[in-house]
Formats: sequence, structure tokens, C-alpha cells
Amino acid sequence: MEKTQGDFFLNVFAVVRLIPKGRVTNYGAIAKYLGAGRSSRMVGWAMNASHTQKKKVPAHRVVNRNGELTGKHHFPSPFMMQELLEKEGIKVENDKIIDFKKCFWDPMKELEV
DNA sequence: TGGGTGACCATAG
DNA sequence: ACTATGGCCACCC
Repeated sequence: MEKTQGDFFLNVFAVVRLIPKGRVTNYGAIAKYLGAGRSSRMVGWAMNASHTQKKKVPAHRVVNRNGELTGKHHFPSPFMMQELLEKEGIKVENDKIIDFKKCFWDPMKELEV
């Protein structure tokens, strides 16, 4: 339905929306979960399209493998991402997530129990 | 149809 | 420690 874009994009959005509050994930995990392998770039690109999606996509919960807010620069306001993360209870410093391992949410692990 | 691109990740120097 | 390069795979023109 409404395949405005590749199912991949929608799939990425779906996974991102499933991210619980106070948790974060990385592009590689999503890419792997989708079976895209290391095409994590596509995931990031999909998030870029998330801006066009009507539904709200918590892109601020998606960070790179290092736990850095790489995509913050793509937000309406680069500070919004950090603000949102802190609002969810995630400590962020220097555009990096503290205790990233604790907040890390792996779709493969959590969804594929 | 083909080429360029990307909010990445991993390895090498 | 940082920089450079390759690979990856889907989307857009």
C-alpha cells in the first residue's frame, strides 16, 4: 500500500518506530535486521526520507556505531536531537551517548527472541 | 540501463 | 590517535 518508496524505507521506519523510549540503536543493526548487510548507508538515507513521512519517526533514537549523534545535523535543529534524547532519559555529552551499551537496543535481539 | 550518491562500518597506514 | 580508502546496497536522475 502506498509504496511511495522502496519497502526498505518503510521497513526502516517501522523498526525505528519500534524503538522503545529511552533506547537507541545504530544503523548497522537495522541494516542487518533488514538483511541489507552492511548497507547501513541506506538506513541513514531512509531516515533522511523519514522527514517526508507523515508519521513521526524517532530518528533521534538512531545513532551511529560509536553512539555519536551523527544525524543531528540533519534535524530541523541540531540541538533538538540531543534534547529529545535527554528527555527520554539518555545522557548525551559532546554529541555522544553515555552508557551507549546500556541504552543500545538491538532489533534482532529484542524482536527476535 | 547505467552512474552517482549517502544521517555508515571496517580495515589499513 | 587520526586520516584515508574500500565495500555495501538501495534510491534517484
